[in-house]
Amino acid sequence: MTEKTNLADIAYDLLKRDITCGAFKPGDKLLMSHLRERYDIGTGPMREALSRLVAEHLVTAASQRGFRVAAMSTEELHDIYFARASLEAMIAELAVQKGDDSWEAAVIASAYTLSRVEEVESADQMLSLWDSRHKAFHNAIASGCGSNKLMELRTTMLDQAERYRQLWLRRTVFSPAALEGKREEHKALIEALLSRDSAKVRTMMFEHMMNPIPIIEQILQEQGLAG
Amino acid sequence: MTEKTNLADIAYDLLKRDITCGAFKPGDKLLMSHLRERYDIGTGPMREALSRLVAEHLVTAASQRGFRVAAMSTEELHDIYFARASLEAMIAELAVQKGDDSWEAAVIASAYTLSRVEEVESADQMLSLWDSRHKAFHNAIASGCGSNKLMELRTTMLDQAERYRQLWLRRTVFSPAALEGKREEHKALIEALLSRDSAKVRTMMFEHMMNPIPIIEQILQEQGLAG
DNA sequence: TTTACAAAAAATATCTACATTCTGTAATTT
DNA sequence: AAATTACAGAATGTAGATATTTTTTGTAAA
Repeated sequence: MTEKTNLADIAYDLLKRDITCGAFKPGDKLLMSHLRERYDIGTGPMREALSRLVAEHLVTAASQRGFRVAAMSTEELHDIYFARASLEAMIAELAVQKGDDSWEAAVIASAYTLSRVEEVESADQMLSLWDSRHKAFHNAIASGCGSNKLMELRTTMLDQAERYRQLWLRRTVFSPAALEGKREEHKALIEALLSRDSAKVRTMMFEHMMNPIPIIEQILQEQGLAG
Repeated sequence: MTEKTNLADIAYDLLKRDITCGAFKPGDKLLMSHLRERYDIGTGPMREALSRLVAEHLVTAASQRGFRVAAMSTEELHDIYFARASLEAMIAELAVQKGDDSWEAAVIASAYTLSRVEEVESADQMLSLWDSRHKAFHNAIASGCGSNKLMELRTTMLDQAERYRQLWLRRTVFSPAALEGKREEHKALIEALLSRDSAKVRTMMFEHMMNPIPIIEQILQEQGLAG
């Protein structure tokens, strides 16, 4: 069965990836002629993709003045990370209250898979592998909350955090100390989770999500993106 | 200063209003030729508006097969209302913890304004006035949470709930008993809020938001929209 | 007659090319 | 130097071309 998508969807995916991965920098003008050439897609589908990204706050639009990559700032960093941590903490609490045996099993399985990220060819491969498994681990925890809509809200926040998270990722994955720190945090999380102490999981998850902020703030300043 | 908008924005607003107010029913095909005629707007801007509504789950899209008004169902009702209640409860808890004097004042002011909805010309005017003031009241409470992103998530959920909420609204506003019940709930909420008992506010707000579910579920079944 | 299938036609969605409108900049005038 | 005008670049919108889906029609087998 061939996946069926229209050009607008393709443009959306490509552009989103290019923005979160930094191919386009915050504040960059997204010139229609440039985008058309880069992706070989007409203005119609391109505008569709852009307006969707505007709704996600990854792009800003000014009528008759085109589109720009949304700026980054320490204010937004704090706002996004606080909201995301609050939401993720609440979802984790619910998951502990509602999650069944198969949920527990899935969490443990993904934690194990994450712990086994080693011996990879390139550094970049290591990065993307750890990242995807780390995401899968947190996803497994959240899945227990039993609410599709809460999971969607969670995805919304993840998308908005992604550009900031990418900055943090390199520093963490390539620092054995930082990585070991995360490992400890995850271990403690699972322990609390298996003991079904939902209030404890909530506060721990909140802290876990807030931890990266100072590091990201520093990187933002180093790169002159502090806003 | 004249507001500057493009046709896509206008189409978005019109279409969203027509969907939430029921001019288009759940499941209705949104034929491009029909939309173009109704709003006198070309396919380009129309598609932009539609894809934004798809992102908000008010419209569904099937590639090469056009757009439809998203279905309604009791499952979705429960999902949306649970997520919304959880979020609103968390935000209220934060607001109590963080809100300052001017926040308190704004809450009391909007509560007073809401209590004074009487003596209006038409029934429809009564409805829209109570609705907007009721929204303003809850908005005033939530505003204290101090997070733009959480407020945005809140708006997301409100938009998704809107079609279901409209069903509930008529039954509540035109029933003196139901209206009095809401008045009591709001009074109790404010009391807990002023006593700064954030945990209590959280549970009360959760209950307050979950209350309408049975009524809406019944209306859905009466109207054959149960899904 | 009914059903199943195939082919053609109509309706529809999608995309591109071009026309129009708007913005910002550079040149010109006061 | 400030204001005005003209122009180039860019965004937006429309009409029409293309591709896809759905409906209709026709044909043959059950």
